[in-house]
Amino acid sequence: MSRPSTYAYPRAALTVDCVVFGFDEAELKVLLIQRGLAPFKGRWALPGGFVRVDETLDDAARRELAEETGLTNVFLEQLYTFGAVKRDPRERVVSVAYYALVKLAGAHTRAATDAADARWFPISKPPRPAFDHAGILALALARLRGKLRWQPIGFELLPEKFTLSQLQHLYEAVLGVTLDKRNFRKRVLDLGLLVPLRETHMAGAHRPAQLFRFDPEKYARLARRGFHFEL
Amino acid sequence: MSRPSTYAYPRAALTVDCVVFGFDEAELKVLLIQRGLAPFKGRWALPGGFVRVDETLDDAARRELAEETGLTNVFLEQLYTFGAVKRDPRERVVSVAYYALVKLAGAHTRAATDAADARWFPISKPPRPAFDHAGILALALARLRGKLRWQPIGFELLPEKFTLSQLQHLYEAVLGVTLDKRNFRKRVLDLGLLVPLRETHMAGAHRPAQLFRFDPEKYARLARRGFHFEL
DNA sequence: TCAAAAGTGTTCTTGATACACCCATGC
DNA sequence: GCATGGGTGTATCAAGAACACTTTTGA
Repeated sequence: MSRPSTYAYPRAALTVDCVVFGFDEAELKVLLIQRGLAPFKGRWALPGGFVRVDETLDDAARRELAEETGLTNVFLEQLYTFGAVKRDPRERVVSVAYYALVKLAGAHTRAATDAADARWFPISKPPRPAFDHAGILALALARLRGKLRWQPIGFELLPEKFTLSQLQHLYEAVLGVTLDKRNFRKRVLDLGLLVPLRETHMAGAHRPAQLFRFDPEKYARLARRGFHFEL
Repeated sequence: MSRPSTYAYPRAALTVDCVVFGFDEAELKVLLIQRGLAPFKGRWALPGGFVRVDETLDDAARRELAEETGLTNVFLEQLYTFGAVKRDPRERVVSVAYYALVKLAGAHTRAATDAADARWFPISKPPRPAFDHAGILALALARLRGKLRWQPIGFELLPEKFTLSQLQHLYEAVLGVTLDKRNFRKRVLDLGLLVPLRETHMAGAHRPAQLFRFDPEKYARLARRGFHFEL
């Protein structure tokens, strides 16, 4: 802000990159796209691209996500901005990283524009990605793990209607722990943020499970009054 | 990352801005500089400036901090990147915001370069700042409050040697609460991260207080083994 | 001797943990 | 009728909260 007349200086290019997480009832996954162009042609990378001069960073992230993967209406939050000088071999590129959470059930992704392919990888063994994207991925995972227990973001990875077991498996998979069923259910329900539905989830040869939905309005109201979520 | 040959597109300018916090034994303060040039000439703003094409974002933040306030060797952490299209009236400027914590006792700041003045303001009533800096300041304060209890960053705001009362007052001032002396001291000491010194702090007509220092190496060792700080 | 901050333990309350059996369904 | 996951309550333990008086110093 202090050198208002230095516009002739060379400028860094500005990009956004998105770490897209999904959960398939068993494990956490990341969406990567295969690069169709050099550098790192053929390697897997985070979806992302250049920020246009007339769009916000959030807009750029959503646009690139839609263009490269077909995903829209997802939870999206800024993560960190990466500015190492040589992180892109071509020239100076500063990248604002985002992470996204998508409801994997029924989210059909597609490869688009200059991506050769788009694919979900288990978070436990992703391919070695292009650029510094391994570091971005690691940071996003740490952020997700750190936030999951204090913010109601896990619901963004589940379908609208879900069972308590699904929710528990999500927490177990993301945090890498095993949880006691009774204690987990008690804590979750005591929050008062899950609405039991009239429907049940029939799946396989066993007792059908009660379905719930998360009540975001109630959470917003409580949060405004100083309530803080914890699981 | 996906449109590697679009370098002819117009580019946003990239800046860093720093929210510098200090604690003067009574209240939390922010360091602002008075702008010497348009736009917002004469208004108070966060120290910061343009990122050079051959320096990292962290380097740029430290450089601008040194140039504009004379501060070096401070705790500095990236906060958030602000990219609203019209946040600077001149042209598109994306700013990577940082927050810094300085040991105010004995930190002598100076106004420098194109800043007309640099001054500490109480966090409770800062002047209305230039650009979108009020929003940046608010976010930095929220981050500081959010992190103080879970990360040992409060010590960055105190002198090397401090008393438990000073530490308690810091927590009370930043978090806006009052704490029980005995419980606070018990919790702090039970962490095992404070080293009692042989010296005491003589100040005024009362019993002298034991001085402590924080042991960052011990914290680092414990943190690596999964220990997590909480106060 | 007074004022002002430093220092110190115990009780009570609350929330977290551990734990085992019956239920409803499909095959 | 058996295999599979769904659903439920209590007793124990540990951590956090509340609380009041003595000590040391300078003036």
